Amino acid sequence: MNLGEALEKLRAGGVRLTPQRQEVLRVLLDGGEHYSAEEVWRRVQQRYAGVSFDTIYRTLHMLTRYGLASEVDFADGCRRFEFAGKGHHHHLVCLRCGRIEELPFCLEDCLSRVRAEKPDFKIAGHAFKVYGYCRRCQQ
Amino acid sequence: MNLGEALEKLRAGGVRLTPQRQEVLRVLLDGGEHYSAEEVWRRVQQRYAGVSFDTIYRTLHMLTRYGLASEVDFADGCRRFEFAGKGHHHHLVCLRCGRIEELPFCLEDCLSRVRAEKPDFKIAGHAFKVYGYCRRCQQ
DNA sequence: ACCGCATGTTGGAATTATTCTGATCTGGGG
DNA sequence: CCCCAGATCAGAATAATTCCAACATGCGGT
Repeated sequence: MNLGEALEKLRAGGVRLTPQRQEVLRVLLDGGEHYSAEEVWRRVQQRYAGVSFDTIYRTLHMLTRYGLASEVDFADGCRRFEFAGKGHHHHLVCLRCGRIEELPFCLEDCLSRVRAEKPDFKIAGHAFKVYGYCRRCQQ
Repeated sequence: MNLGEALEKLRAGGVRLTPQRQEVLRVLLDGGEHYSAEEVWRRVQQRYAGVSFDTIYRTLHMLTRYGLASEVDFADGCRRFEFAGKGHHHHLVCLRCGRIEELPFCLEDCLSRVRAEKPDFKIAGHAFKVYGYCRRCQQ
């Protein structure tokens, strides 16, 4: 998904396309990383100096509701967000430097076992995280 | 693992067995749930009224370092802890009522694929969470 | 059984992430 | 171009977690 498609999705939802919101989207798209709300704020401020922290928070949550951003939790003290248009994937987290790599595939087969053993639970989503040490931190 | 074995492990590590610490361990063991620091605090206070919040935090982290507790993150605004002696497992999280069920098995086979595709990453641990709706919340 | 002291505990205050509030502003439909 | 529901803003409130410095105590050694 690209910026234009994302904006279209918001327009279709009847959401106002303010410059602040467009800039938040652009930051997530261009950055390609897992930014905290504060990191997004700093980047948006480079173009719109007066933007408030609260606006960033509300925008990030709004984008999450519309499926354009997703919240990823790396237990490092703050929530992080990524653009959701890259498709479903999982994460490798380095316990030393904190760097995050992406696992470009999903472990679908794992879920079928869950479905078989817990038929009463209606699965809506899942997260898989692998902790360890990246090559650079192994010595 | 039981309380005695856990205490032995701490003694072996040269850690003082204060009544507060023992009570934190007992709460985690008896409760069998996923308590937040505050919930642990309330329970410990029933026996040791003067115990401070900070002591609970430090104790929980110390227990985590010794492998007796583990920190589980359910993105509900606070960290939760469980006794680590029940063996490795994963979680089903209900998005409506917040109830947590345990998946009593591990998806070991998933990790072998990760090893194959990311041989440079030294795996130390992993977490698998499935979000959805428990039977009671499906209508 | 007792001492000494390294380690643990405490209350209160500081820090950090997140959310709320009420006044003010504005995107975009008509 | 006007209007107003919905968005933004600054600043304050809330909540989780951590820091601090004075005081207390578990426990190894006597």
